[in-house]
Amino acid sequence: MRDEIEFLAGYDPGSYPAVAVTVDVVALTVRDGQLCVLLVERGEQPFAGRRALPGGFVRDESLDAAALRELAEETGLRPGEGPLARVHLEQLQTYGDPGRDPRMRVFSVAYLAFAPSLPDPRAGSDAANAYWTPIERATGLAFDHDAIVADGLDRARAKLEYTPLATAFVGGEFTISELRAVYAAVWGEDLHAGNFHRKVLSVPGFVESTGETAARGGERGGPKAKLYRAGDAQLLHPALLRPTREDGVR
Amino acid sequence: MRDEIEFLAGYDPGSYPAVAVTVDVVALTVRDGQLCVLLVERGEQPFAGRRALPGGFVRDESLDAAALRELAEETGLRPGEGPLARVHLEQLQTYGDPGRDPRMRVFSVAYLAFAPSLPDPRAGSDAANAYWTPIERATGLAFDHDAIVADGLDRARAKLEYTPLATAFVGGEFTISELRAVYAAVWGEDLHAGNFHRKVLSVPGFVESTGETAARGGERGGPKAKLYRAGDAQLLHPALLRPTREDGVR
DNA sequence: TAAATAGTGTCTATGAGACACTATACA
DNA sequence: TGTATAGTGTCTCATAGACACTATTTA
Repeated sequence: MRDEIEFLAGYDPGSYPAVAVTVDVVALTVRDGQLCVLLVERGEQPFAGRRALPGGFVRDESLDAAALRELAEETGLRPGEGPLARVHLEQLQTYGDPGRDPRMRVFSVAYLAFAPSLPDPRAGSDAANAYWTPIERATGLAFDHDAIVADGLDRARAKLEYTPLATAFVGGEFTISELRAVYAAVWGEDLHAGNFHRKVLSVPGFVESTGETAARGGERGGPKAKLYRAGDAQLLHPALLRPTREDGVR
Repeated sequence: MRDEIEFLAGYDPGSYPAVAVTVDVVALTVRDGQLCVLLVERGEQPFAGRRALPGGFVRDESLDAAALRELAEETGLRPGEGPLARVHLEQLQTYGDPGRDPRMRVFSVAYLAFAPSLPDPRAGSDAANAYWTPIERATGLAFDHDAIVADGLDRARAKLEYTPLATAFVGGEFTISELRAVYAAVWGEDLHAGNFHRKVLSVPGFVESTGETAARGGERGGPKAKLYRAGDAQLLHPALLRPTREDGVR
């Protein structure tokens, strides 16, 4: 902050170019085996009619609080309650290139959210123009939001490897198969059922048994699966590494 | 950006509380086997006389460019040339809690830099109040900079595991021992020389041989080591995992 | 000559992944 | 009754780490 001298001496609210700070949220969920992202339709210029990430200006609140507030507004749910109580929110990155917003200098602090399958926001009134979109169809977004979604997807894929955050995509109780479906949806590739099962149970603190069993078996047959809930691990050790990433990534 | 309607309708430069965006850089280097961070001494209130991270207001430039500019100014070096040509810069996180700066709302985009051992900035004129400090003595900093340094250290430690960025701390040509010294300094623990040696050479693209041999052996004896330069890998596979982290980190 | 270091050899324990197999439940 | 799934057993290969050892260089 070595520019403070000049800053304090010459400060005048009108003399500096106005800057704004927003949060934009890359909210991910898995619906019907597909990884989906929450998008809103823009009504105003610029980019009117285009889809964009939900977001808005930061008020007198922390950045984390602003992200949670925006997510709650766009899903029509109440922060900290019900489905949103299990949401994982983390800061992704800040985007601030000059010209990324044609009106003025806007810095956007992007957040990444992992949510269990939420009710469709169309049902709500305030969030009527928000909806879940399969991530591969989330292209052509307003501003630089295509790049933000891509960065969020990269982060999400990596985080599933070494953290237990896949459990944030499922309900409070889940089967190993449901957890495997999350990995398959986020990574975009199937995993070997038997090896995945053994692996998940072998990682200390990843999941813990509830002692219960699912009420029904699989939709097309198969035994009733045991139920688990998230364990107390913050990191997976050893990690679940993605199978088909190119070695070395040159 | 759903608040744009109200934003555009009611916008008046003076009517909104002023916000500012700065970059602060956690610049790390290894000097004499110690991990050091670049700090500056503040001359102005608030926190006058306290140490802080180098940083300043973002101008009409990208965030990355602002971080590189600040780093160049505080080290007295020219961006993109000489020692700074090998610096690795990446965005760390953005800090924006209300009240983190007592004067106004300031959002700070923190950056993390890995630099080879640089000349002491005291020598320069413009950067006379900047100096490298062993990271364990970098406490009691201004603002929330203690927390930023801690977050940067966590990130740096993790990045050495799965990226070849340790090579950003050494010169263009280096021995395996020098690379091991970087790991030891950043992780704060010694590594087994023989196993480290074999491991580094076994990871595809981590380092490549120059064919040359160091001019001298070790300071206290030992054969002349072969020289290597950074390879073309972007990720280490398999990764070099830290030995003594607690399993699971509950 | 003593001590420290570069680099290699070898052994063991662990984990990833392939494959096979059973038991169970749904249509 | 056929088929899909839950969960387990087993084998192989790659890797981490412990330990030992030789060769080389400096003080």
